[in-house]
Amino acid sequence: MFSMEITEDHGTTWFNESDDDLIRELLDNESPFFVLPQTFETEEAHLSKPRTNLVSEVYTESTAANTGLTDQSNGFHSRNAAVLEEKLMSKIDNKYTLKIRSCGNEMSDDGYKWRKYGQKSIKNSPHPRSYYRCTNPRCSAKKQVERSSQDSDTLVITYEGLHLHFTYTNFLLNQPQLIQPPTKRSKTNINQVQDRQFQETEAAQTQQIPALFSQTTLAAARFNHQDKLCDVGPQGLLEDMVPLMVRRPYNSTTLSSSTSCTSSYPSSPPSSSSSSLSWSPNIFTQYASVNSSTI
DNA sequence: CGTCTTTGACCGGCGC
DNA sequence: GCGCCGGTCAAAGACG
Repeated sequence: MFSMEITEDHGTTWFNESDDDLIRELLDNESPFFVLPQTFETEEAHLSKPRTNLVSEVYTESTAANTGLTDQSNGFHSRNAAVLEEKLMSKIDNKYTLKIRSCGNEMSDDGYKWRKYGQKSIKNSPHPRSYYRCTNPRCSAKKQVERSSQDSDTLVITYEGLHLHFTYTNFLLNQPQLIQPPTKRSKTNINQVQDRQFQETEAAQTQQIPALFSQTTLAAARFNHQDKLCDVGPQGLLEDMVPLMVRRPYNSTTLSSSTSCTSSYPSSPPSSSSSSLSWSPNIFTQYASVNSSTI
C-alpha cells in the first residue's frame, strides 16, 4: 500500500509555447486534471474492490507558496486566472516531487526506463538519495529517489525534466515486431547496501511497477473510455511531467481482462522495467486529484 | 559482451 | 578564499 503526494517545484521557466495548450488545459476549471476531492472520493468508491494494494490514497499538497499563488479559495474560477497563468508560465519549473507511502516492495512505475547514475548520502537524512536518468540518450529527464527522513515508509521522488520521447511500452505498442521484455535490471549485492530495505523498495519502484500498473490498468481505463482511448495518439507533455502514478494511481485489476484494445497492446512481461501504459487525461480524472492551488 | 549498479572522486554552488 | 554539500562522472564489478 502506498499513498502518494505530488508537489511542484516552482522555479525557472520551463513551459514553452508548445506547452501552452497544456497550461490552458491545466488552468481550465473543467480540466480533468483538476478533480475535486469529493469527485475523487466518488470515483474511488466507484472503483471495484478489492482494489490493488498499491494505492491506498492519493493526496496532494499545495506548494503554491513557492510561487506566490496562495489564493487557494479563489481557485481557477477567479478572475485572476489569466494572471495566474502568466505567473505559472514564468515560475513553474518542470520538477515534480512525489511522496509515496509504501509498504513492502510494491511500488509503481512511471512508464519510463531509468538508469541509476549515482547515490549520495544526504546530510541530516538517514537514507541515501539515488539519482536516476532516463535511459533514452536523447532524453534529459531525471529523477531522485530518497526515503523521507520523517517517515521511512515514504519515498520522496523528484522528477526533473521532460521526456522527449514516448514511454517505452508506447514505443513498443507502435512497433509490435519489437515487442520483447525490457532489459532486466540486475539487483545484486543488495546486502552491501547500507539501507537494504530502501534499496529493495527502490528497486521495486523502478522495476516492479510495470507488472503492477501494466496494461491492466490501461485496459480497464480503455474499457471505460473505449472510443477515445483506442486511438490514443502520441502522448502529451503531461505524460512527460506527471508521473504515471499520479496520472493513474489505481490499478484496476478487476477490469484487466476485458478490453477491445488489448489486441494492440503488448503483453506485460513479468519483472519488466517499464510500464506499458498510455496516458489519457480522461483516465486521469478518475484516478488522481490535483489540488488546484498547486498550480 | 552488453547493460546495469555501485561507489569513490570530482565539480560547482552557496554560505560564512 | 575556504569548506560544506549536493549532483554528476566514470571506473570497476556483477549479471544475464
